[in-house]
Amino acid sequence: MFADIRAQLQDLIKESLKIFDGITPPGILIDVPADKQHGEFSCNVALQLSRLLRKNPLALAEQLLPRLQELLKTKPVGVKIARIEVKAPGFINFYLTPQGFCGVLYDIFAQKENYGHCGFGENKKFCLEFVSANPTGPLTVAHGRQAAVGDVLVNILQAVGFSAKREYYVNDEGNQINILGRSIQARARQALGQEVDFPQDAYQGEYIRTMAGEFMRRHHIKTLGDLDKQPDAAFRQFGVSYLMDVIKKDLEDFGVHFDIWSYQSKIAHVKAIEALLSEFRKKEFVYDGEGALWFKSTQWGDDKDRVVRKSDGQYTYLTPDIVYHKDKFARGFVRIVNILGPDHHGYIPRIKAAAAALGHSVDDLDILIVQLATIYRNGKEVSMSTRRGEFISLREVMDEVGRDAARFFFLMRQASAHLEFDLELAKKQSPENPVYYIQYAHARIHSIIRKAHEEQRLSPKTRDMKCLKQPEEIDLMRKLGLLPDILIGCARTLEPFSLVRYLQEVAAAFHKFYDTCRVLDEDKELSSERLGLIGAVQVVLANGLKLLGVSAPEKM
RNA sequence: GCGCCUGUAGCUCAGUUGGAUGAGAGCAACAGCCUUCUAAGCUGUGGGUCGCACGUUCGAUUCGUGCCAGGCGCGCCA
Repeated sequence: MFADIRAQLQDLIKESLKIFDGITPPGILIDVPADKQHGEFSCNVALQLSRLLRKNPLALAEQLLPRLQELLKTKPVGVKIARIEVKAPGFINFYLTPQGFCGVLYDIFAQKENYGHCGFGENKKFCLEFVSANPTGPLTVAHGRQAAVGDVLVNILQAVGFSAKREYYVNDEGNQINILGRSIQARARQALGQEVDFPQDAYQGEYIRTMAGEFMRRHHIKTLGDLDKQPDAAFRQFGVSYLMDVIKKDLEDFGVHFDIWSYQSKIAHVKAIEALLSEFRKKEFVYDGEGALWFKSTQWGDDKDRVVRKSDGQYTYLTPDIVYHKDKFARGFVRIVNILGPDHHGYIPRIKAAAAALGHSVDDLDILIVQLATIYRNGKEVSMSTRRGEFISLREVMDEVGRDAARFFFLMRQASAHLEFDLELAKKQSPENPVYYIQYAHARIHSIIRKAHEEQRLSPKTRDMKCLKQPEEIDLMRKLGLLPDILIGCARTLEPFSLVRYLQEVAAAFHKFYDTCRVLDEDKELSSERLGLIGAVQVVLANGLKLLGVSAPEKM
């Protein structure tokens, strides 16, 4: 709706520029001003022109104004524009009529749960890989935040017309998994009474003991002799499968459903790796040095070249990862987004170099770094260290504050910024807690609509609205019209956070309206139009919350 | 030492392709608003050298450079 009006105004402005012999500056921008005093749409064309014509922008805008007003009368969009004003230093501002605003409501009534959705993404195939935690322990809050960001990002990308998938890459091989196997074995030996030094680099968490017990139960191991018969691989396989079950359950309870589970062992096996390396050797992307094999990542901007095969013949972490990315591209994704923790930012140049070596643009691969969340309890930071087994798991946070609050809090800041997560605040059912502010607006609306229906047999009006003129009503409609733009913005920047902010603003505008305007009024005409308005608010809140994976309760 | 990120109100943070002679919100503090649709709400008050200094221009919290402060990363680890 707003996009539609904007396009028409854009044409109008282009046409008006004929008075300057059709000089058209490159960046004509029709913006939605932050301050409503500056209208619903604002154009910077005069400021742009001033650079080209070397004239005062304000004077240029004044010159354009009469022509614009004249042209407007001949266009259909004319009835939606109340007036055009020029403001220093040269902005041309357009103000909508109440009728113009009501157009937003008609759009929402027509599109309902699809309001905000669009074809912006042209069905392009995106792959978002996130969490991808090694199966060496339960998910932490860091994974939780990455899961929330990735999940919501995919929701939004899909809403604006991308074909986006969620992918989890399971590192079921390599050093960490070997250590996991040894850790389980060592705990099993201890349980059977053997005195073994628990390895320094092993996983220290209590869950390893539980797993060792479960391993022995499943394999009917009663003695050390039984245990000795188990091959090392058995411990690893058991560990991976056990912990992947734990991880999958955590994610499911958190409301995150992956479309694709990729296993390192299936994609990046020795054969595939060697094929890639010989391909790279042919193209001279790798070379021998100091007994190892090096990838020329500096060719694409990395600080130094990287080892892909160590002098002992083992691959580094990077090597199977290149094969994995080759696999992803081969599956037809035009853009690949990997969501990682901040400890991986040094990894970005080399994996981007790999994408380039695979024949893609470095822009086809995006690495999104999601900063850590610091957990506070009673104002004190809770320390975290996976290695020592002291950490707060996603499970604990979910159990303590609930799924809605957990997801919401993880999304409350830009993904690139550190986040403070106060467990006590998230748990509180009080005004300080921002989750409830939005949900409460939704529940309030539901209650009013139900009451109107049950007690007064009053239904919302959805066309030919004439009564909505109060500033609070206009504000609300203005906000509702922004959802499509907000979602496209989130998709562009890969930041779901502005949707959270937007919903808070919509809720605020509603609460303000609620306080000044009575919906169920003596004036039935007004009442039914207001019912229509709040119905539209409910649609926007519900659509937004659905994208966030947060429930929209009807009662609170 | 090199690289990345961050410095905005007492606290937590918005301000995204440079925009509106008054830089916003929430929390905390204080003062009000329920015989009427959910007070998990609303209204008002106080609170700032946008880390510092230059530069680019009609205009800089936004861009550039240099400092200052904090966080993180720099393995033939994953």
